[in-house]
Amino acid sequence: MARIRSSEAGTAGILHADLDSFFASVEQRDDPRLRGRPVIVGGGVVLAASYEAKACGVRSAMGGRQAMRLCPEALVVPPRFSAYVEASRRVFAIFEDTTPLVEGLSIDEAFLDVGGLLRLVGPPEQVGADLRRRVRDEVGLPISVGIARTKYLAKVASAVSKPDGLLRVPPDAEREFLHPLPVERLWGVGKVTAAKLHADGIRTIGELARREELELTMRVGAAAGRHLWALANLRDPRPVEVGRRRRSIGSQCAIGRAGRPKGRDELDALLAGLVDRVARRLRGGERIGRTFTLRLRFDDFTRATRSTTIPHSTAATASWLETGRRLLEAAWPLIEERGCTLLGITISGLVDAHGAEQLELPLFAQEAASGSLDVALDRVRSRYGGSAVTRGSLVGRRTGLEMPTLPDHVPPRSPVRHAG
DNA sequence: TCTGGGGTCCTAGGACCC
DNA sequence: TCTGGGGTCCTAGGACCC
Repeated sequence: MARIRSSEAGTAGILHADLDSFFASVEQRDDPRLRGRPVIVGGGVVLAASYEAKACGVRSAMGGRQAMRLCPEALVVPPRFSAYVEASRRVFAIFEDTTPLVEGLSIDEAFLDVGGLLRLVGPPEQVGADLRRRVRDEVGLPISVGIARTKYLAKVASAVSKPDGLLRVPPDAEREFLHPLPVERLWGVGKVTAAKLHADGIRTIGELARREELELTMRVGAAAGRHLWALANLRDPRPVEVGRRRRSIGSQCAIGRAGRPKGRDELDALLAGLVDRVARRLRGGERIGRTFTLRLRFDDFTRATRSTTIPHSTAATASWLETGRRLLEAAWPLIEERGCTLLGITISGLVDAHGAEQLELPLFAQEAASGSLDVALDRVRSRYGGSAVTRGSLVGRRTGLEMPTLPDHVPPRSPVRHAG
């Protein structure tokens, strides 16, 4: 399916919807004894905390012991992922019922382009209020909504409105809303970047906005610098994108340290389990991949990855297991020396298992015959997303086909308009 | 404070090609 | 033979997000 971009509809109202403390809210919904009380989902690590637990300072990704020290009266429940997937599915059904222009970001949040609903339903605030009421009534969960002219502002607005709130940032109030906020609120500023910015005396988004873009790119890198500077200056032209596809699928498994070294057989069995799980998911989604990455975490919690790219995309368990075993074997000296506390795999470079050939190659042949390989590549990428399809896979490595029509001279990359 | 599982995107260097 | 520029692909690592 071709991706639809909201710019094609010529709209400007973006809504960000974000379920509050999602896992914990589902637990409180399903067990009345948990309502109104501090709830922690998870064990060794906090996966989610209810607002009552957050009030004590508990945060997700926090160690379980620290969380219990902060909030001794908290009730700890194990995660029930199937319940969360089901709840998410029902909430997304309400999103889709509101507008077809939905871009899911994760299990519990999405962007909706609601600018075009003005005549049908009403202004974005009305759409947001209706959405919140439906999610509350039909799924039993609190959800926060932010509305603004851009994706980023909508996302910040929903975060500021939490818990269980709705906030619209009018176009003429964007600067006064955004600029006093700390730089940590910028999408893409984590611990490392925040420290760099602080060292330069930048603490608020407004302070960052007033710096030179070039100065920022020197400090945090070209892409990040441009990105942060644009967001801080209220520039975010990214449209809501429908039908984005996953670019990689992975699985990992933490291994207790406990001082005992892991044997080769033990790790091999673990690897086989991971490969089986990921390969099943690939086949379930009718996708195939080309690059296998082995992830290792050592006793001191440092990490390493080893990856390899195979000539032909596949979703076959046996071939991926063989690839995984080769990488694990090569990494064995490292594992013996430094211990292993996590084993993970990721398969990336995903493309559609079926349909890819039928769609891509005629398209490619047609464009190549008319003289532009890059235009063909861009067409295919706009269908399948980003760089999932490479020049190499088009030329035939993946399909085993040769391209006799490949022109001698490949013209320079020409600008491509995605949206008609 | 000892740390889960699922992802995304960017950078940098080397091999290789024209 | 030497030198240069421009580009792709692959690998490894890292930051960040939920």
